[in-house]
Amino acid sequence: MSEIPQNEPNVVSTIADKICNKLQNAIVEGIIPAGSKISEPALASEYGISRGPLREALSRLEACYLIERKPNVGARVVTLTREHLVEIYLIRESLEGLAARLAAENMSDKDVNELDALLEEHKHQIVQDQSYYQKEGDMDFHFRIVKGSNNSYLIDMFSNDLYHLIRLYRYQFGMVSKRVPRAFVEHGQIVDAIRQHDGELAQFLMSRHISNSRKNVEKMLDEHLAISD
Amino acid sequence: MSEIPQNEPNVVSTIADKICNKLQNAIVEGIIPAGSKISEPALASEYGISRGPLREALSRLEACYLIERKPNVGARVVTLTREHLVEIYLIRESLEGLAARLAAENMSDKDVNELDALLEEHKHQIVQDQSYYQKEGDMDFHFRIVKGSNNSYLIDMFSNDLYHLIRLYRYQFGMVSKRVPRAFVEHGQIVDAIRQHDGELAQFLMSRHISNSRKNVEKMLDEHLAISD
DNA sequence: AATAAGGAAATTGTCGACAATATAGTCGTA
DNA sequence: TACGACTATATTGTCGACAATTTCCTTATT
Repeated sequence: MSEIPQNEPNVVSTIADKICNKLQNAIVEGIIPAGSKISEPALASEYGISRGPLREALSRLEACYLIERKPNVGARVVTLTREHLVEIYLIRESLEGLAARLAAENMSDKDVNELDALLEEHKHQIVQDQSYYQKEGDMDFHFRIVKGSNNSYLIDMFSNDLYHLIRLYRYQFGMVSKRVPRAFVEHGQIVDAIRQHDGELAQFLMSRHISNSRKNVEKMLDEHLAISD
Repeated sequence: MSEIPQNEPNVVSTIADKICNKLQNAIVEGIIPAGSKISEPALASEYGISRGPLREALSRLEACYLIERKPNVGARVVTLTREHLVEIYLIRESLEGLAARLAAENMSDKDVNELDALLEEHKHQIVQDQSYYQKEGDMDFHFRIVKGSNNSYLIDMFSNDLYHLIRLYRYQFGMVSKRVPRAFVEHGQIVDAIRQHDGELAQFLMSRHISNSRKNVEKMLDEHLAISD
């Protein structure tokens, strides 16, 4: 339990593990397009492996909502919809709100200082490259809070399920917004609440932070859809 | 997505599916004891199947937190701890709170009436057999609310992950409490809030309902541990 | 020309065997 | 006797082949 999502290619022993990571990235980046059928023989030969470990990997991709499988028919990459994105945001509001509350109750001063250092780092990066912050930086922050909750199931659900879904939608709907400075401020507020061990406030702020983000995305999607019509 | 947990043995085509269901029940009921090592050859021959579909099933059991696997070492049934049980309850408070809110916003009058009918059913069953209500009946109610949320990820997480964990702990820690009548009243309050489409109230009541349940279980575990010392 | 039935091709599900790794046991030495 | 290295055994990971099912194409009939 409590796997850390491997940004830098971590030491993973088994072929199924490695292929699973590769496929996760391939799906997130759209190399394997959303909605497309997955052919086991084709994929296996493409990666130079047998169907055994590939199927093991597919099984995990299904568990983290990146593909859907039907018995005797096969696997398809999930399709991205506005509705599903909203659903994910709602779950994040709930789950990460809880995470923030628990983090406020559990995190040591040392942990909080590390969080602070991360924010300081982000502050500089924002000036240079907003897009970085919007992608990896934001993720780092949220993941740090979730880890701070010390709830193994929460950590697991976030890093195994939600993490990849968030990346998938960020990557493919990839819209850069003007919310970055505002989001950064909100991050600061959340850290303050955690430092004061004010669980209720941390929960409220985190929930609202993600809710704001959701509303922003919903608005942008509306506009975007309006344009393409 | 959105699998319904199969109480009555549903039509499942593939061997891996069937074996997965059997193993889920075997683990929940303790036929395969908590913490025990799982030998693939032994299990495969016991169920008269090959290791292929068995491994597929194990992969899913890992995804729903019933076993833990280490590469090149093997799988063990998870061990049940007070800490993990509390963690699960905290997540339920959060997630099912959200579910109740969404159910209040989304459920049609017809759905609410069906919920009511379920409660009416439960009212009679309580008189006859409290233990039934505590196990399956309670589960029915909570699952109905989650379905009412209309959030596919929520439905999926509940019926694939949390469902089995809840059953596991209920079965193995299996303690009958005096909370049944109180829990029934709380269920009624939640349905009322949903009927009035009062999302905030439904969320609050559901969260508190599960929180009460958690506190009750914590207390009972303390007493139980005190006895065995 | 459109639809249905039948068969051919391809894909998924399952199996048994082999390779790689970990575990258990044995022997030797301090 | 206790500890460590080495060997043997057992278990997990991977592979290729076969069986079962679906999908696609061809053909025949109305």
